[in-house]
Amino acid sequence: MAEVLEEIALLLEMKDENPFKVRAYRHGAEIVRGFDDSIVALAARGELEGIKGIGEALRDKLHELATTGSLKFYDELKAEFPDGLFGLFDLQGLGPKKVKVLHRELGVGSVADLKAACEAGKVAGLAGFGAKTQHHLLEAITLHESSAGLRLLGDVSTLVGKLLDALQAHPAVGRSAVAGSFRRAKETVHDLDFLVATKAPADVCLAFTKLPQVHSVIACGATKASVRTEDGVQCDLRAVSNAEFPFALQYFTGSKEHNVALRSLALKRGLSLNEYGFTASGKRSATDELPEVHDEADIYRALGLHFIEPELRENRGEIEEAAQRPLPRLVELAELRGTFHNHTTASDGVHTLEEMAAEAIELGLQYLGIADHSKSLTVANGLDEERLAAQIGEIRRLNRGFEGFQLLAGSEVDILRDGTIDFVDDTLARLDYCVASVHTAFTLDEKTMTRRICRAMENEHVTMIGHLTGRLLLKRDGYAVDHARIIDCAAETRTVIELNCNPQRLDMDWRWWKRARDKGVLCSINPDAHSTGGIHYLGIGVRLARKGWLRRQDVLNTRTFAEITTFLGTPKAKR
DNA sequence: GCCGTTTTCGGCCCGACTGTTTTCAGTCG
Repeated sequence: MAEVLEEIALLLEMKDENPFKVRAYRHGAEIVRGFDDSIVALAARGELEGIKGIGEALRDKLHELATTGSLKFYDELKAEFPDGLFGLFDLQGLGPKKVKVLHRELGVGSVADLKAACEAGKVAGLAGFGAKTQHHLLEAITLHESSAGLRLLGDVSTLVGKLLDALQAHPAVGRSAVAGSFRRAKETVHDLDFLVATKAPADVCLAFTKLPQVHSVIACGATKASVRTEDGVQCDLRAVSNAEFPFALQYFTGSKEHNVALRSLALKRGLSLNEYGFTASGKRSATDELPEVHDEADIYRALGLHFIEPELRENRGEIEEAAQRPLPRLVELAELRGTFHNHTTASDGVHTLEEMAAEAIELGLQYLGIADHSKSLTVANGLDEERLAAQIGEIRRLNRGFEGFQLLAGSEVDILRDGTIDFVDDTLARLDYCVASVHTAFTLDEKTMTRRICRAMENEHVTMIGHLTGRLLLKRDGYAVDHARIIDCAAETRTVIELNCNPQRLDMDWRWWKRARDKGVLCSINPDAHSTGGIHYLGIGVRLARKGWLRRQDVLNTRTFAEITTFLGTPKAKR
């Protein structure tokens, strides 16, 4: 439904419709996208009344879409343009106005058409276009073809560190920071936004474009520069004054939706907010004193809000809540006392029990749960009952040699197609805990898959559910799961849900944690480490847990070893 | 197309960079 609204906005824009009407559709798309409840069901039942930004026209269209699966208005609009047109909007430098000209003058209706037109030199001759534009479009097409675009949050951290260090090392730079979706801990990022406070903005921008990691320069001006790195990541730099820095940091951290909401809140207080500061607007006279701002918290305070952590800035209710009361204190990495779900050489890991334990101790953890694959996952060298018994014995033996640290004997067991576990209860009972995951039959329909996982949660020995959807970000979608139903079932059965910290997974998705938390479901932040290095994924996991509004008390592995022992020793129903 | 304790009509967030232009439109974030 969000996509349809988004495409309507684009098509209306191409038809030179009232820009505010276009914005209304685009805004509607954002609202639909922001829902975690089943907005389709709401729309079908005609219960969209009272949602700000969805008026009569959008309500009717969403209702039609939800009940019939199609929308006459959209179909008729779409029929006026070629099918491949939307692909053109993915190209950097192309918006609706230029697409319209390309379509009208050259009959361009797809990326392939545009490529041919550029190569034939036809684009450069169009009014408003030129040789440079044509060249840039060809480059954008090449980039588009190599599908460079989104990156995993975990894949860009090193680059972020290096570029920040380089910026900070510039003699004219005072404060520096990374902003954007990286700072908000989005699971994937489109580009990286850097910010510096400096008295020599143009110099810093120029220096930024000369860094060794830079492959090509997209733009370089007096206050901002934009480059692409060797590995294809777009990095933007903004240079501001020290006084402007908090405003710029807030502004460029986003999200766009959060900022739009914040700015309209500012307007209600007679303040106009932009990336440089507050200015008086409306009834407030220019001589009225403006709020004093030294850091981001001052900006929120001036708007009558408690501070909002960057991870929460998605306009998903944080602003309304911050207007009422302080937001929850979010969990921090230093609060983790241990973790579950780690592999060793016994199954498909690359380090031994001893090596994994040593790394966990080095990280200051009190306990490390070992959960190698179980017998049905033969491709991963899963352990059968005999090898599992041997591993449990080995763990007990090693534990006698540790001080202030213990290994926990677990298993990542398979949830079979029918929802049963691939070990019998007697075997499971010998373990300290178990993580149950789906590794087979990914294509079951949503209802069957949900029932399968719920059945596994009903097992007394299943402590937690591993990587709920099995998704691999930017590679494959997860299997179909009814999250709301799973969360309800987890609450009823007192089953923990894992937040798998592998940068490719980050599963369960952050958008569902607040709901789980409110239903009393505990989260376990698990690295799913297949090596000692993998344990460090805990850091990214904590960031996603924060994004999901989780507090220390919502996360099982913030508990001490003694507390965990009690927890695991208590029957599930009483946990 | 949406919204409203200034308003049911008349507003709607805003600045920087580029390229193609001789003063600005288009795109992006």
